[in-house]
Amino acid sequence: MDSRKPSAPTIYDVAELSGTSIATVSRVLNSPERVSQRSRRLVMDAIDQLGFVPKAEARARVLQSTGRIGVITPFFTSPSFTDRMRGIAAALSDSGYELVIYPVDSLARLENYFAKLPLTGNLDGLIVLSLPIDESAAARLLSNNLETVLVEQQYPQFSSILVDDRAGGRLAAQHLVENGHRHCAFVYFGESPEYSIHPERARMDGYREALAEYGIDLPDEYVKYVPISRKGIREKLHELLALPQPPTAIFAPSDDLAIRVIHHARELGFHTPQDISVIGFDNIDIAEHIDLTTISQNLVESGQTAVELLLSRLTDMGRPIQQIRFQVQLEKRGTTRQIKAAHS
Amino acid sequence: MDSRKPSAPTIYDVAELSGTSIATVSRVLNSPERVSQRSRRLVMDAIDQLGFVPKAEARARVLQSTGRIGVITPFFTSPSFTDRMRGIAAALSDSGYELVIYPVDSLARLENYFAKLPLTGNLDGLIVLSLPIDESAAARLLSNNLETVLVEQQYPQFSSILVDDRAGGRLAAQHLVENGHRHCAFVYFGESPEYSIHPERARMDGYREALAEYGIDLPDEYVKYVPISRKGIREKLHELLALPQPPTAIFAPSDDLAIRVIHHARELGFHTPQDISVIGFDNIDIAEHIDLTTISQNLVESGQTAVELLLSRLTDMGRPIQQIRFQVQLEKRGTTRQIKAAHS
DNA sequence: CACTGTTGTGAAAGTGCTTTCAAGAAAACA
DNA sequence: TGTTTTCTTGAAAGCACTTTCACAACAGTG
Repeated sequence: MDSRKPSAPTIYDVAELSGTSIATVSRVLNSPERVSQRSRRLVMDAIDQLGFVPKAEARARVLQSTGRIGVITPFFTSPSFTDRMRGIAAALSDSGYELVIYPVDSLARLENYFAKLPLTGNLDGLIVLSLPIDESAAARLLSNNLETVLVEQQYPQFSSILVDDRAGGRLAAQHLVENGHRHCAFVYFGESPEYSIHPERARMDGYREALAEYGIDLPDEYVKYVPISRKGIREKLHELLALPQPPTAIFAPSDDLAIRVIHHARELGFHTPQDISVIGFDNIDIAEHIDLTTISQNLVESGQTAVELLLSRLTDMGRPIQQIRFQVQLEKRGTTRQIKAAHS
Repeated sequence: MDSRKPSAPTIYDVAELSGTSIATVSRVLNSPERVSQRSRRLVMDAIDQLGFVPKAEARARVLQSTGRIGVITPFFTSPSFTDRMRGIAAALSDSGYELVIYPVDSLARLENYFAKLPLTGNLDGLIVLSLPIDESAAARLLSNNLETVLVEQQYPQFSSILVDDRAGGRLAAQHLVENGHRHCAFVYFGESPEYSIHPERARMDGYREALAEYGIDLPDEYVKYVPISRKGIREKLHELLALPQPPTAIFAPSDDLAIRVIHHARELGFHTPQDISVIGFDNIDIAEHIDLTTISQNLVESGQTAVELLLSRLTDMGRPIQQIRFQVQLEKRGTTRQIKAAHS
């Protein structure tokens, strides 16, 4: 009889081969202590012989749990998402949960996810990374009991991980001023998509606020938005550096941008840190390797924490929801330097 | 009666409300043309009213298809994986398939995935990124009909995307030599994990080969492996640059590494490209922004192609498997420059 | 007006597993 | 040895759908 079943063995095959029932097989798999030594051995042998593995789908339906958690994230566009994702993946690795990614590249896509995901029931939990959630989405998540953790976003009924963007902006300003800078600019990506969250706003506010406390103004001509494309940034930087009184330092609210600023400034003849100091935000992986001074927001850890928050609620529904605010800290490295204060 | 069902509505609820049977509801969803105008309207109204969405799990089991494709990838450690992932995510976005990620951080994890994934049946297809696949894994994938595409790896019965690493190494060498360099070094990460694939080997071979064709030797002291950690790289670079005849150019088989090399060389007093030319490999996203000369391996496109290969086989099992070899090309940018040939 | 050909439909089987239930076997007790 | 308690175990009932099958209803022919 060499008519092998082409498809994977089922619990029925195991039951038959072991001479027991499917109930016993299921028990061996899920609560072995409730099965006699003998049956257990019989079943295990059959399982090994057949190479049986329970089908996840079938299991999921009965158990009302899929063993899968989803992450809705802006399309991998910025390295900071990757870093956060690393934290998430790491935390999930040993939990037995699978990681499903829903990349968002438009508002329509985001809304579609929010509309469908809670209902299709193939997720045990959801993490929403740096994307806005509106009332109807929240209502749907809630009414379908899809446990959710928000990152960089707050909503009353959900746990969330928040970043102290304003404090980060303040730190940047303080660092610069304490190093003698009096002419501090701010440069940001102006085209970030409508559907995503805009932390640069708060980062700038903190920056401006702290500068003000030192009696330093952040004039309009020191605030430049740059297009994501390669061309535009150069022009904007040129505008900035060609001012009668060019800034001696630039705060870019993301490392990604800071790296470009440094590069293009150099092409314009402004070397970092000799001619201009640059400080970024995020402390992405590569920042250390290129010695970029930045504000660390503990990306990896925040991803891990998001997962922990989610899992704790999943295993123990009684847990209260939490808002965790991550502190930011200055990573002083080589792209900022002390200058002698020009005046004051 | 305000006892609302707390859980999501099922097809039975829709059938009841619409006064039809579950079979009709199912048909409206899956082959609407086979249902009369009238029934369709009835059912649709009920669906809208209840906010019904079919449970994916239940559907999956009956349909023998999960709508999910998995990607086994080395833990997001190198930016090149992220870029490739972007291509994958983009290609998948409009296909209706979900993207499940299986990050690998040890050999044990990899083996575990290969052992379980084909069997749990919750994947329609699999993409294996830059990870080695052994015979037993291949056999299991094959016998369980899990359609698989390999990237940076080859195996007779699977489609695969290959990168011409050797040609890339050759290109790097040619570019350097044509710009007058006669003293060309090679620096690589020495600690890359056992479980992953090592394309730097082929990149070096191509490099050496092309150099040889110009009559240039790649002596042992010009080949340095550097540890991933920050400290070590500096030492190794120092060894290299302190040689009686230091190299005038360095080929680093990944952009990630090239960036570090540039940074640390600068700290050692060697500026790029004035004092030393550096060429990377991969053409990761950020390479353009920091003006890194590199060998492009079309990461994003290769990810897309992998998905296309997979989907085409999924929709039409008759399609033959394919090995697609991606061409590499030189991206000439600012970290390499022409020097006057010292001799010859 | 009887007869075949379409459509539209519900009943029911199947999907692979978990879990409840009740009964039979074994162990523990009197 | 008779009775109670504790283990084990298989039968069967879900879980939420898709799909086959066969029957009804209707239109279209001769």
